[in-house]
Amino acid sequence: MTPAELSQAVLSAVRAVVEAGELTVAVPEQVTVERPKNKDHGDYATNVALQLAKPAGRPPRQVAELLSARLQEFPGVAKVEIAGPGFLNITLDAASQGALARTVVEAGEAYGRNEALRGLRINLEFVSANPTGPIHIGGVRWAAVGDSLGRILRATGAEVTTEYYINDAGVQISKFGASLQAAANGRPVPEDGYVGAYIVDIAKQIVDGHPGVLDLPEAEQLEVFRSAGLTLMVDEIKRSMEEFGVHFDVWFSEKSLHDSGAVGQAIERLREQGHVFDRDGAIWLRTTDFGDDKDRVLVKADGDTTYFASDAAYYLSKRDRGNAVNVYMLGADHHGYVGRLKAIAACAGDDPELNIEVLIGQFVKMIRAGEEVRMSKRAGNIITIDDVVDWIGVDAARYSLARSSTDSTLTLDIDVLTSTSNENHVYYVQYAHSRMCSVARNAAQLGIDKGAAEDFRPELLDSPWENALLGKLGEFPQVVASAAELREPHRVARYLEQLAGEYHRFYDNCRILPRGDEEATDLTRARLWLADATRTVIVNGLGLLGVSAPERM
RNA sequence: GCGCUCGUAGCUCAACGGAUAGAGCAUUUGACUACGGAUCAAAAGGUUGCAGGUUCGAAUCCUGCCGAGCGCACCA
Repeated sequence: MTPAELSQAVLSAVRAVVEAGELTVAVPEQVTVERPKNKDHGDYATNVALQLAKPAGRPPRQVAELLSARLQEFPGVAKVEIAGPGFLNITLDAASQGALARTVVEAGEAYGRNEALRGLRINLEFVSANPTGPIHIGGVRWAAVGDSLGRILRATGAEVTTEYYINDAGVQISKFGASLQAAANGRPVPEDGYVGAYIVDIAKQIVDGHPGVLDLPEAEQLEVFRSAGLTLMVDEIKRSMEEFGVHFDVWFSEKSLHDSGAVGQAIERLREQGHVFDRDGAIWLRTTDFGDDKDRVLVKADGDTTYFASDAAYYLSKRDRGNAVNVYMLGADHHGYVGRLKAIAACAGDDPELNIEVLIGQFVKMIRAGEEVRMSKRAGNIITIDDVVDWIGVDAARYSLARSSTDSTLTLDIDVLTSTSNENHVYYVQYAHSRMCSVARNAAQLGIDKGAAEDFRPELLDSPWENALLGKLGEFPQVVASAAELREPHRVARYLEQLAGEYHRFYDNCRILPRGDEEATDLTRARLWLADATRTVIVNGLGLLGVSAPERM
């Protein structure tokens, strides 16, 4: 029996009690059942009696009594106990619990997927770092988290578009081009320009690819360096992302918004909505109507449009392309944008609470040799995505960045992640998978097969370790669903660590394959079903994180 | 000054208002003549920054302090 099925059983018990007139209360939409932390509290627990007590005007334990009587009658339910203030602690019989292994194996890669967000079109924009240099560590965090979130939302039925916004229109790109030009000519980098080995490299590539460029007039030279540099840098970022296992469906050019006239049209559309006004020779959007702390300029007095105007046009583009939910993943240094982004949606006549979601990622600190590795573009010692991958590999990098909530600042110790293995939690999970593959190889060599589904004897999986592992397997769909709903991929990683732990303990206490000249038994086969089910969930879960599940390590 | 985010074991981090706040690392002690020891078992480690409040129940929600990070442009 899966937790979802048990939840339905509890719900029907509530319904039965109400229909019998034993309780006067509105039947809830759904009830939660969860694995209690304490094993003495049964296989599953529900707090539904506590929640119904107040509306029903009855003591919680009395409500629990009524529900308990009904629940006892359900097939597969072995025992129901009332505990504490009114929790219902439910114990399943071993066969009912063990059947989960077959459910999981038969569902295969579909296990954990659901349709909760079917039909919802979600746009995920993340990283979007200026193409004036390599992706640094803050962007890498979003690459790992954002890509994983995309996978999780897709597994929940949503239609997801992942998107990278290229800031290719502003003065930063001009400075970038000027820096390249200076480097190519052996001149000092202009004031607040870009420095670093990568600038020299790119400048050289441009000179090699454009013979005679240095003979052109200054202005023409600059244009070559600007546009060729942009192309090279964006290609470089794309390559880094793909190597990191992160694919963007759309690379959206800010410049294209200007070239197509979309920025001007956006301003007109906002004006029609009545939130645009002129003051001091500039054109403004009255974002204070919707909670922003000050109004924002769309067109400056000198006629240039602002970055904010591009933001507005970009948001409208996302909406025009059919995205109902638009998720922005920003670094903590951009949290001040939340108000104005939401105000854009409101000014456009949308619902800012529904159509825009902003996730803020706190900073990532990296430590090596006990000291923080400071990133500074000026000093040229930035930590880039390629550095991180070189040091610890894609799997460890993605996993370490995705296993924590983006709400918390993260400190990664390079020495720990490179040298020891035990603080690389990803290995703990991957090792569990490798062990299962090893068992499967050994079984094949011995000519042992888990057998047909109808011969599977789930009731044999009755030890505490098997019970714990089965219970954990049952939680997976709910973990995926809440990770999607809360936009928190780290829940999947934490779950996998718990699952791997249950597997390791099961492996230690429950011999799967026969030893020596023993014969394979029904128990052997039942445990192979369980191991296969676990492997399925680990593969599916790691897949949601974009992390590999190696068969050997 | 105003605003946003965050204060949890020595360290790095978990915990959708639920029962005795959990993992890993580090420390101490055990387990391979058995499927991979990158494992397992056990000990020790906490006034969840502080003080109030809300309720059957608070690390979680509210208020006020304290501390940390980051923002408050006709910059991008």
